[in-house]
Amino acid sequence: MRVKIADIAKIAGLSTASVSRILNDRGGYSKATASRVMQIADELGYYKDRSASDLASQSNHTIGLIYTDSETNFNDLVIKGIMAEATINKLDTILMIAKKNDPISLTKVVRDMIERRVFGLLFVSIQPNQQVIGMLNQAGIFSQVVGASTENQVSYVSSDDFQIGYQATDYLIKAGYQRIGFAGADITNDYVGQLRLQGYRQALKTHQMTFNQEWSCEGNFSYQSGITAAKYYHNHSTVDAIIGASDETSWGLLNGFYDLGVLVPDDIAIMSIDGTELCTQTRPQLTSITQNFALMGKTAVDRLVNHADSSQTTTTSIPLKIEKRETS
Amino acid sequence: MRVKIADIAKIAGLSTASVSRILNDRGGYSKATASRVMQIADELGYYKDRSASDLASQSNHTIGLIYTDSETNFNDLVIKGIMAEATINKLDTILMIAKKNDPISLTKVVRDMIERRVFGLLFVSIQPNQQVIGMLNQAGIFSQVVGASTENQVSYVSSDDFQIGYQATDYLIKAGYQRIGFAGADITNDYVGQLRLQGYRQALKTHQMTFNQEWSCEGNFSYQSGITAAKYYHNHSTVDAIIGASDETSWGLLNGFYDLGVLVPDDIAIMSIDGTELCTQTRPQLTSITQNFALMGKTAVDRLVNHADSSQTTTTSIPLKIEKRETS
DNA sequence: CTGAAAGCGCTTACAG
DNA sequence: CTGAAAGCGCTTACAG
Repeated sequence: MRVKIADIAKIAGLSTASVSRILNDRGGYSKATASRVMQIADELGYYKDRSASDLASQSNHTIGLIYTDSETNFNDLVIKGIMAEATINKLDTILMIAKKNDPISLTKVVRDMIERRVFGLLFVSIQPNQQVIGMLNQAGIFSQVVGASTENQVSYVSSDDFQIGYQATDYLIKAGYQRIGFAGADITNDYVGQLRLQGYRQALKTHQMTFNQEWSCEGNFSYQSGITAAKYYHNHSTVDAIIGASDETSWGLLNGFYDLGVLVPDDIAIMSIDGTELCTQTRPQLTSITQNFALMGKTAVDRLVNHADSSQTTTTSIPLKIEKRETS
Repeated sequence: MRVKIADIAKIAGLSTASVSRILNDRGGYSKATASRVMQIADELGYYKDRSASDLASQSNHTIGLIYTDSETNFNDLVIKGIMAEATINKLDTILMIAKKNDPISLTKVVRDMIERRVFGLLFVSIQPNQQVIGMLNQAGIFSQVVGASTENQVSYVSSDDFQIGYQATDYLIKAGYQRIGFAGADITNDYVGQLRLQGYRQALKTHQMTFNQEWSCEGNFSYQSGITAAKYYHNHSTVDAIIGASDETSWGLLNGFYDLGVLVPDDIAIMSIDGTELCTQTRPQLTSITQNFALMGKTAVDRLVNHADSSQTTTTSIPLKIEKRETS
């Protein structure tokens, strides 16, 4: 039998109520009995039963985190930011993984989180669909997307994805490049990809350049998309610089060009989107427009803790910066 | 108010007992009432309260997974393997992260898992210390280390780490290399590093080679360890091949040598340990001794499900294979 | 096929 | 400073 409060109470000659108060530091008891109780709990190897205590207190201090085994690698940074801030706020975190592009898996995971009555829910690099958003609203659980803009009716904290496209392009143009490719983003299905493309095209327009359809090469933000795009540009296009949709994609571009004997940045420049550590681990190192993922995580938790009205949906933009390295 | 079983029962004109049975598919009721109840539950947006049901049924079907923001990147594969097999066994999974080399953080996380009364606990790329093992035994929670050998009193499923060192070395010797380095492993603190070093030295001995202290360059399995090691070998040693302690380390070696103008594999060969996708993403691609991480995850879950006696500690070795690519 | 009742291990007004 | 008692939302023998 696992030891429970009643066991401690019996030994200490107290009521379970008192033991509970002491164990939870609720105050209103003598130091002496408190330390005696603590010691007994220790000797017996007592561990609170969370199910029982959550149920009795009708409260929950854990925040749920859903992410996906995605093609990009920034998850870790966001998650670290979230966990650090959660700890500060005395919240626990449980993570669950939903399979990419698998609504059934997502629904299952969200249902699980609802059943656990989490205090709040964070989606990292995965977009909740309308069904899931409906479930969450009905269950009264405040949720947020972190690390990506979204067009759905959920709060989110992310970079300004339009600005990412715009600033990356603007930077390359000002550096003297004339024909700028945009590679590896999912434009047909992904809102983030669409926003970045819009930013990219707007920057072109601002600088009196006309967009050429051949400059764009779609993908899914993956390393493989970069490999594929490198071949594409080698055969079909004449860009002198390319914006990679993610660090992974840019890495793929780099290796793809290497395999084809194309020199970066001499033959062609690359500008990466994300700016994770990966950018310093490639040769040459990737110039990037860098997102502050840790801050996104922190901000998301803060909003969760302070959200006054869960029915309001909020959006927050986290600042960007450009880091020049060796590929442009 | 969240909707509960009582609400459904009232509307359906049934007892909560019956509703519970229907919702949990326990049998013993008419199809007709069942579907009526299901529909009501649906309309009301009912979600089971896990705390209540776990408490009442004195059971738990979730397995806990503790991992760490580590230097190596195979976690994902192990975790995927675990989750796939967990799903098959109708188990849920919750993940939590413990900070690397931070016993306080580990204790906190393990305590949390115990409080949640998980069905079993898996440690991925993190070693539980004696204190934590004691806690778990006391709480009666069966736990396992997956992905690493351990000298502590816990069950584990991993590759045979001695064999990893042995086979990697043996392979290089048979390929004609004479002076073989061993780089990036943590030998002073890490049991896995020690085992692999032993295997390496044994292979040397078997082939009548005498180990030279200068051939070994310690690290912590990280990318940075590889960078550092490359400089070390460049200055102090004359090896013609190096075993990298992890894919990350081997990548660091590759880039470190690149920065120094040393050619791989012409000047020096590299053999990586792990064999994750990273090996195909470097230029040149990394030859590796490859671990089957997904199988480790699967096996760990199976052992959890079938463990007859939680007081017995078991160890399981997962097969290895060598994959020749371009660095040796 | 269905219900009344006890119980899971805790917490929390309330009363003293 | 402490206890008796009710209750959190479920599940499960037991009886019918």
